[in-house]
Amino acid sequence: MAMGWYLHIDMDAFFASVEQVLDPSMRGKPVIVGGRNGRGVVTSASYEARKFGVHSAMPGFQAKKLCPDGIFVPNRRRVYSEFSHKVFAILERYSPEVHAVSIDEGIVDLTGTDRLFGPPLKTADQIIRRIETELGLPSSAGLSQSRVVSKIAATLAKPRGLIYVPPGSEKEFLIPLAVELIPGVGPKTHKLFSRKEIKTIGDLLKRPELAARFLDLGEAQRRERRHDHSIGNETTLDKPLRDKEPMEAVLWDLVEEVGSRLRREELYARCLTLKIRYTNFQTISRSCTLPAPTRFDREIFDVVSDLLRQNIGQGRAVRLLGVSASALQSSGWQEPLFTRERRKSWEKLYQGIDALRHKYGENTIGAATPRNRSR
DNA sequence: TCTGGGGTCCTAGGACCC
DNA sequence: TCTGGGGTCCTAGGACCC
Repeated sequence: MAMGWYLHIDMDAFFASVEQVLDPSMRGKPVIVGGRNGRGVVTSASYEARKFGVHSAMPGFQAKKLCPDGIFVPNRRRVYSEFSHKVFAILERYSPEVHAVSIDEGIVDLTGTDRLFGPPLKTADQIIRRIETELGLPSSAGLSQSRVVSKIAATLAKPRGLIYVPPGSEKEFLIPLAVELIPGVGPKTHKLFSRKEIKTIGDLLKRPELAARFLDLGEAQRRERRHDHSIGNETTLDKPLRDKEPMEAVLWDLVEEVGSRLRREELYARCLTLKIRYTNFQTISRSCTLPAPTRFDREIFDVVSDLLRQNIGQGRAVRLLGVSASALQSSGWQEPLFTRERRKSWEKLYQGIDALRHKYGENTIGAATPRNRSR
């Protein structure tokens, strides 16, 4: 089996780097994106800020304490998105097979690009240079014949590095590394591993049943992403709420955001979910699958406010509300309810007929229509 | 001065169907 | 007359990622 070459590109301190590109006075300085106004967390910290111990997901006040002279800037999602597109446009010059892992990470399939661009390692080097010269953005990369290995290599290469793992040396490369480097191994799994005395990837490889689950080196049966995506908005309340009315006001805002995003993307949702986080951080979700898909604020609101009504009370204070739409599809049924319901029942009927025919033969079922049954 | 907001994927149980 | 086995859909929660 011919092995492919996978180049994993990971932008360095992406949001902070973009801010530094747009405002040269920030270059070489500790830039901290997010986490201002008291609540909220850091979403990106420049390497200058990281020297002070600031990192993403850190509460803003803590970052301020560690790095009082840091330049705190608000999140500008749209701007980062634009830069992300520019980065991917560069990647796409080198291969038709580019997979966006996230806003700042991508996999370039360099299999068979030799003839056009030369050996993969040379191409990899050229790609990160080009991102730097054309956009001013630093990035790191990992190159190998395994997606997981390339991803881990890119992480280790940071910042501004490129790690190449030659074919055949993958295990040698992985064995001494900490298990937390494996994508999908978070705090919980790490703790579980610690209890089993699994500290390095080498330790994990000695346990084939676990290794198979967390480290798919062969990638033989790589699952296709379902990509049944969802659209949602949530917000942490300025102060905890107990009463329905103020919560409904927040809910309405969220519904409007979700509704307009659905319409902008020409989508309808068949499933709606309400998310509630109480002040003790317990988080619940309540979802509802609709008889017909929708993208209309009023309909969405009616459903989620119903779910809200059923899940507040007993004086429990709520700190966060979220609304999300899933089971998305590109068209809604616009027929009136009656038609729709009747069509559904017909569909059901014919499903039954098909099944019986399959079981007992084609001619057994002619009389089984609703009309005949009702007589 | 507690812990954001956007997501994906996986699991598990129950309802329901054949 | 005590009971299988397969499948899908729905719901809820949780781990994880950036």
